[in-house]
Amino acid sequence: MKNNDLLTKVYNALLAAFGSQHWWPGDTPLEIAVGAILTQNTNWTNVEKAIRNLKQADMLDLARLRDVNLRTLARLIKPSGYFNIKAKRLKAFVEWVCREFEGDLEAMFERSVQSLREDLLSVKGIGPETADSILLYAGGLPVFVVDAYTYRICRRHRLILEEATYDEVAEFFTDNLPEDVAIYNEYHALLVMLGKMICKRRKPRCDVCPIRDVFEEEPELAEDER
DNA sequence: TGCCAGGCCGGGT
DNA sequence: ACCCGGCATGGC
Repeated sequence: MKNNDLLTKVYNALLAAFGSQHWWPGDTPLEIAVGAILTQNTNWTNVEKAIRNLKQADMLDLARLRDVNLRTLARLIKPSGYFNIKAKRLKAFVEWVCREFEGDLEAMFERSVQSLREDLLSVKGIGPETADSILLYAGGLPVFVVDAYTYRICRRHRLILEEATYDEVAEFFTDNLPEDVAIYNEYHALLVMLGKMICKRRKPRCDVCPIRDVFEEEPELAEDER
């Protein structure tokens, strides 16, 4: 089976099993960007508490985040873990937006995706997954987000090489899917849902994996096709 | 109870 | 160019 057919079947199977995920959970681009930083290696429920604190303090605002002192910010986001380092990362991002785009997030997303991504990655604390989450979910730009679940799922099903890099995994999806923001959005969310339910290190519940059939149809072809 | 979560950085080989 | 420790909370 061709990779594009395979990825489409996986997508359809996941959508049928889990339904639309309505990502990203967040009301504004800024809230989404903040959530993307706070959720680094952290359970989303913890991030929700931190975001709730920020909202209650009326701090979900670029200028206020820029002006608030580091210790206060760290205290507000404490439930999300790594609060000292994440406070610095939030600051670095917000200061960058204020400096480069005069505090206008919408203006930021007008830039061309390529150079914008590179510049985002130069901000301390913004790695590839965080950058891409911001671009896709806050900016609505056609970027595919790769995370630890995406890696595991793709490796397990031999869709990618064991040593594939982040960009190579992302390319596998963008090369074999229509360039469609809604699909990128939903696909990543569905892979995370699949990962949460199936890919727990302890017991991979392969018996209830909704994409199992897709690969069992022609197991030998999925093997060598990169 | 210990292990894990929607990473990333910096310092050491 | 890899490899690894550090960062920290809340939930099961």
